[in-house]
Amino acid sequence: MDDVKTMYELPVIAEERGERQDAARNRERILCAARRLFDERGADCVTMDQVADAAGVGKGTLFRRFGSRASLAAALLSEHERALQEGFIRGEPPLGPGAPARERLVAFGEAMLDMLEAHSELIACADAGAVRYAHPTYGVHRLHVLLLLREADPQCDAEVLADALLAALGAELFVYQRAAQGMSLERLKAGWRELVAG
Amino acid sequence: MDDVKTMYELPVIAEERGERQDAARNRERILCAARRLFDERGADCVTMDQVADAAGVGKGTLFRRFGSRASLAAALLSEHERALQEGFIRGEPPLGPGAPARERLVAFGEAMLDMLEAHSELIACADAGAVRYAHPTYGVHRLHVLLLLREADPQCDAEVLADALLAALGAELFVYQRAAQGMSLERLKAGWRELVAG
DNA sequence: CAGCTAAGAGGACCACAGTCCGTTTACGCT
DNA sequence: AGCGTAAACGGACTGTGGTCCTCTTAGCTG
Repeated sequence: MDDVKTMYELPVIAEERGERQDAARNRERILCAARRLFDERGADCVTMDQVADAAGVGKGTLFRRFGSRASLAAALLSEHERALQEGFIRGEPPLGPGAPARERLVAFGEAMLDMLEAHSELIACADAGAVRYAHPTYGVHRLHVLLLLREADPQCDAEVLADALLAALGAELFVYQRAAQGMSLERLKAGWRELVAG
Repeated sequence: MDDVKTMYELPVIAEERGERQDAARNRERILCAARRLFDERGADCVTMDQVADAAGVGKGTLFRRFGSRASLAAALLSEHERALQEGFIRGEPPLGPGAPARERLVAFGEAMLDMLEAHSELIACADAGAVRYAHPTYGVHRLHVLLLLREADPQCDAEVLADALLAALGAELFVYQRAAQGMSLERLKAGWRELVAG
């Protein structure tokens, strides 16, 4: 019987990628609690202590798992981010490969703006301040825009322009334009199209 | 004799613009100490407590005068900022009025980049996060770029484009491009020119 | 089943920005 | 000069992100 048990249970344990069960359970608890609290009260009305309490874990555990507030927010966004990357790497044109570079650039910006519309608070939280540029996500977006720019105009300084374009898609700017300036999502998309046209 | 004293001293007091002498003295002390510490150690290695101590005032006084760390940094920059504004409002072309809008836009960006080169740390501190968009300085820059864009191309959505262009001149991005990416100031200026050309 | 050990847990603790409030003081008025 | 008061002072205090260090426990080994 022990052998049977072992045979059935070992794989279950093994598939946990070397993460201990309590660790995996706590990670889930934390993500759950964080998602709920952020949804309920808005991202910047929730403290890390509250997340830890709601998840029923200590603060140390929370920070051991996620490192920082920004990383926690990034973890909550990772599904959406993965979908976006999937879309522009392997998806259908015009976002994915197959369309002309300009059009893909337009589609990329529109997809980013859609994501901002849905999760601006969380994204602002994940990208707060200079952290944005340190995050690998930024590198991926940057590389994508870079290659499209090179394709569209081999003469241009694609690196500098990529940073400039991505700056226009920053979460803090988006919130300012949407909330303080009252600009519509459609208007921002149109603005992006104008920007890419140049 | 009393009358004479009064006659000589009143004007001196009056020219203080209603600010009490101790308040004025402490403002100077704080600005001095802050400038010195920021120069010596770099802006983000200096705490507000240290500034208060070095200035020989209490923390309460420091915050009563300047409201926040960002505002203190802004106060230290106000001379340079005033000079920049003077330059593009009343100065010589191509920065000031007289030159074609595109050229003024190029000159404005280059002036901003020069200022960033000289004070990026302090500017990053003053503009940290979403604060930038709340600051009246942003409004001034935005309006300037807005009017130039309208002049250069009356068809475009100048408001959205102004925000997009200014985003490319953000301090955090500048630091990333200069330090992490190792881009030269000249290269960034050339990038700005390309951006404005479109 | 007992024991070992590294990974994990958790809460006391720290640093720092920003606030509050009781005390002091500049300065106008008489 | 003496007084009254609004302004200014200063430091104790708070809230929060993040760290440290000790105790616990999952899960391997014999």
